[in-house]
Amino acid sequence: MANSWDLTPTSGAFAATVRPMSTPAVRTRIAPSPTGDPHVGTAYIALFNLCFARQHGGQFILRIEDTDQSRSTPEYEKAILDSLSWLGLDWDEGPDKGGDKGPYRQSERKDIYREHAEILRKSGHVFPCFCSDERLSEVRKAQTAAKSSTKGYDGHCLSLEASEIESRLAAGESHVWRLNVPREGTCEVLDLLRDPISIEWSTVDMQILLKSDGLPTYHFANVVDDHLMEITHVLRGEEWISSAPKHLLLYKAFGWEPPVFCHLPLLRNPDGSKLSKRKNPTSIRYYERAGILPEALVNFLGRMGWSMPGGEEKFSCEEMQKNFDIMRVSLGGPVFDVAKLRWLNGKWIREDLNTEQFAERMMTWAVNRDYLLPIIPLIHQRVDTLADVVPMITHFLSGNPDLSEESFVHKKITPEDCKKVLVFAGWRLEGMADWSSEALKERLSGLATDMEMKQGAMNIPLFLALSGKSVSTPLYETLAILGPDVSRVRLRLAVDALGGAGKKQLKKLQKAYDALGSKAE
RNA sequence: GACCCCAUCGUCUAGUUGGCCUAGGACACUGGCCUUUCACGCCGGCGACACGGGUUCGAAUCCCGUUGGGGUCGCCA
Repeated sequence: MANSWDLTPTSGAFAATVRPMSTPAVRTRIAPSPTGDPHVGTAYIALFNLCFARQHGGQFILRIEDTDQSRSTPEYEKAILDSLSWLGLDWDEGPDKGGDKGPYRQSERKDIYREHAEILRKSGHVFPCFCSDERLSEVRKAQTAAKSSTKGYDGHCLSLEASEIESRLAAGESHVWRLNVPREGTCEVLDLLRDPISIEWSTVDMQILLKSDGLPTYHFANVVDDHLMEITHVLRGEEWISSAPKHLLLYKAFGWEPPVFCHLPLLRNPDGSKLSKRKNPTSIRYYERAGILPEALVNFLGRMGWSMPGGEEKFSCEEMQKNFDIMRVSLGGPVFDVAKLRWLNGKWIREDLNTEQFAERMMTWAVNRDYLLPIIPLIHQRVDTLADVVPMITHFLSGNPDLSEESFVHKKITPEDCKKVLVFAGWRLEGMADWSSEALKERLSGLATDMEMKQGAMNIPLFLALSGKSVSTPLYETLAILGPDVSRVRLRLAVDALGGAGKKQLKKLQKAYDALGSKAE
């Protein structure tokens, strides 16, 4: 029986390319999680889903995956919607647009998940697990120590007596629901772009489907929603391949036909690892602030892993949709090369903007009332003529400052301390959802005292990092206006200018940082 | 470490039914032209089929192995 998992989805690879008229129209989706700044990787996956859907005359849906209550915020959700809109990646159905398959926000679908969990409970595909965090981490530790090839949940609660389960549930004991994964046989995952992938069930974890807060995890909500929203093709990042068996198992358990899967290569840092904000700016808003045109960014993302049949470098989103062919996706992970993005952006500026449009773009980008208004109070009392303004605010209108080690030579602080301040400040600013000047002040003001350093000295490297000058507009307001994306990148660039911080040094700094006894996160 | 994915210039890629590939284009780098400067633009240069076995008359293209890179192994997605 364990071997009888016939999980062959649809009719194979041709289903996507030659979908007969009788089958439902193509429906794809992007399902971002509002737990951070809008990521270029989200835009990249969204673009391919959009092009694929449009190419087949189908719909593209936006769904918010906010089941992680502790990290999801409405601000991030708005930022993601705004950024995708800015890029022109428009969706047909979504939390803001509505549609007849809603709601499109997972936190508003709790009842749906509960009902579906009940179905699986009755069919025995899920089981309650009462294990504590402590026990789980011990199991994990033991597995690591034993160099066990299989890691993950050991199936402890699977062997509980029915009567015991009933009484513990009745007593209201905290528990989660796990997926009952077979321990034998293999699962075959079909992918539009590669040969069938065989994965042993024994290597698949008994995934938690329903958390103790009653909310589903990604794996569960995702399958239920994709089915209910009639998603026909799932184009997602390669990182999901290893959890595809769980998803397939869920479709099987519900008796549903799974969508066609297509795992796209992951965007990479210059060193080849998965694109991450530690090593590369990843926020869409950063690129917007850096003066990248939305059409150029979309064009560039379209060049990642895909090429026009005619080999064109520059093309619009419409042209991409018209010429899109999923089979032209190449599987090697593309490096997000900012230098090439710049060139492409320049090409769009030179070739597609006339003088008037260029001026308009400058105005919508930064030379406008809304952008200038919060900046004026910072320089108002310091200027004698209007002509004094621009030199004082260039850091709000230019790219990142050009810094070298010499930039940090100052009588009030040594370059080594500069680096320390920059790294520590970066850590203090991590994970801040509220990026107002007040919140920033609260976070940063204690740092100088903690480091037994004068505020004046501490500000020098920060000013340098943010503006390229050791004297600049007030710190917290400057950070607030620059925003988290630009600010973080500039702090990192400044550390790099100081020779960067290697693993060893970071470890040492971390130790010193922890010793501050601060309210670090 | 286990499992899985991937593999053409430093980077993005063309090449997809094996011969038209002495491997094409673009970014970056570089030489020159244009030009009052710089940039743009134009012309040129540098530069890759990871390695080893097969299959074949013939392989970047197919198969196997090795190596390398990446991903996953959370009550995150």
